[in-house]
Amino acid sequence: MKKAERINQMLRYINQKQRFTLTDLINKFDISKRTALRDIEALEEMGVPLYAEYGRYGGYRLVRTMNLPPITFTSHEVFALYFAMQAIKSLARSPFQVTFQSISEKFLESVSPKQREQIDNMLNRLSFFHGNQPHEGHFLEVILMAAIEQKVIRIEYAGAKGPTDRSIQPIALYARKGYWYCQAYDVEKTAYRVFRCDRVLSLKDANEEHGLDLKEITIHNAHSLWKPTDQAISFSCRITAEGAEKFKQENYPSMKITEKEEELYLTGTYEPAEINFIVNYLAGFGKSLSGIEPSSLKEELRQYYTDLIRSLS
Amino acid sequence: MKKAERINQMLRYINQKQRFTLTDLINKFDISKRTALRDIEALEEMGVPLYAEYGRYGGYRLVRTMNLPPITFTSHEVFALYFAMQAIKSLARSPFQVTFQSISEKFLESVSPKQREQIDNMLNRLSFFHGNQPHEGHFLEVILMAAIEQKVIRIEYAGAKGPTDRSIQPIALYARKGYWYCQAYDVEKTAYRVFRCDRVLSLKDANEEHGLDLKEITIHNAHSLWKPTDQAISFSCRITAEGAEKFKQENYPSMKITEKEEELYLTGTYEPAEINFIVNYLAGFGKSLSGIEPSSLKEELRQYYTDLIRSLS
DNA sequence: AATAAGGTGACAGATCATGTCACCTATAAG
DNA sequence: CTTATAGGTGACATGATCTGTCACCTTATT
Repeated sequence: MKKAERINQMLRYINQKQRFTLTDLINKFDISKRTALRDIEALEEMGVPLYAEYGRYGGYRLVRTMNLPPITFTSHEVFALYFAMQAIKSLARSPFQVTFQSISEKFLESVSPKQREQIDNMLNRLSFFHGNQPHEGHFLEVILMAAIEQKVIRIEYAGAKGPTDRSIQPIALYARKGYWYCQAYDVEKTAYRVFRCDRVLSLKDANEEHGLDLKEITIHNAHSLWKPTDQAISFSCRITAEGAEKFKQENYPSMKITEKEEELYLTGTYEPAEINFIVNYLAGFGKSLSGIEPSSLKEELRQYYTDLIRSLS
Repeated sequence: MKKAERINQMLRYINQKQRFTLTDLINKFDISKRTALRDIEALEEMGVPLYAEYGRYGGYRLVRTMNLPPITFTSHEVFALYFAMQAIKSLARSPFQVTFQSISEKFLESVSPKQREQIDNMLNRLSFFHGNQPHEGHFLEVILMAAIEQKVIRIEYAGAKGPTDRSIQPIALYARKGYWYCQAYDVEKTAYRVFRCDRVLSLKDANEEHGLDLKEITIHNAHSLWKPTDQAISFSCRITAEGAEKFKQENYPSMKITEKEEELYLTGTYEPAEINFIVNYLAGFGKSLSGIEPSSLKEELRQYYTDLIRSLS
């Protein structure tokens, strides 16, 4: 095998192993010790940050910050990646904001002027979001890392009743309607909560506190942690197919759609304090809902509509 | 300069030029003709698809499908790209669906097992969309190319009143609420229209027809093409700050928010046929609206609310 | 002290890369 | 039909680079 190709494979090998010895290389690539050493020298000259450990049980370690082995793309693939980046970028302050800038430059460097023009053109003709998404989320990257590493963090949060200090263990982050939300376990309230990231005023590590084991809890099932309080009120109503469609687009863990005797039902619970929110939300379904229970909720809705009629004149 | 490095630079050079001659290489890299030829041989062995043209004014051409010069990333960057891809992927049938699969494999190949685990973990904890976005868009890639190249296409479209055949010139594509939409110029109606891509039943090139020059029209200003018909009815109402916020999240080119004397106003037009749609849309703003004009619209809204109240019991 | 890991220097032989030169093929312009 | 310009081949000598071997050194663990 020629040297160039061998070095290339070595790059991949090293990156995958993170830790290796000379004998590993000697066996893997069928070369002499001297050549293995010379190859390592070559890699280091190329900028691969290797650290050697002497003595028994020694070996080489790859330092974390390294560049991965080069990847080749077709122009079609660069198109797709570039678009994906732009789509994410447009949501202000994605957790990766800074990074995309440098990737963008790398892509544009390697692309021919004509292709570059096509890319520009595509960005003018393709969008993920119809309008602008102006809201910033703070500390997104830190919160994400806390979620991945299952750490507890201490935040100052601007709630409805003024700022409060909370210890939370983030579970997942998601974007919705231009805001970033953080699903988390509230250590003090011992309950699942959702926070809006732009309302996080400050953030620090809560080193001492040990988090729960939430390995099994992911963004796909975090809602299962949601538990109504004792005061929660159950509700139920029939819903049309169009209503169910709308529900899919905007829904909350406290509600679900079920089918019974060929009819669709929207059921769930709400906290007494949330009455205004729920009435507003249900009103959004308009004529898609019927047979609303309990009657107190129906009464609130009626009141809501009546108020609206009054405010019209 | 060593051969390996020279070949690498050549890759970039060729990709940028698309078209070059032997003498170009000889001068650029200061090598003999024989070496230049040998280098080209090496490139071709590496899979670079070069096409040679003999005779006077000949030279080499790069065939389009080629791989771009390799790009190196940090693991942080791969994280970001991987996430961007996943985010786009989750919107069923993005225009680039097939491509992402192969990119994904390339990334995972070059990443260490530990980093791979972190990536998996991240995907479980980070999402752009709260729910699933199940709706497919057909022909997205073809429509996008038509938009980029300003070509007219002929589609069969499932409209409200059954399928129709139309000639359209796509302007831009955007995703919203789980659907892909296509802004386009309708050649027969000589007007700007928006189509839902999943309702495009079939599609073919309309070669003969020449499109308008829409170079200046992009996704950012396409709505300027929107013109109300003669029957359109103007409306106007006051809107609260919260209402304006909601408007930003879901709006239509036929409406806009203006400020007058420290008050916000929502103004616009609607077609008589759209009355149900507009009433539904305005009802979604609930108490954020007041002083609705014309009174016929106000009356429709009142009727809408009254019907809702009646349907409650 | 023994062992197992990385590290150096020297050298010969093998392999590879390069430039030169002579000569061939294909195409376009005049 | 000639000339100019483009790519393309084969042969060969020279020099550069790569490789394996061998002797010997340093560092850390047991």
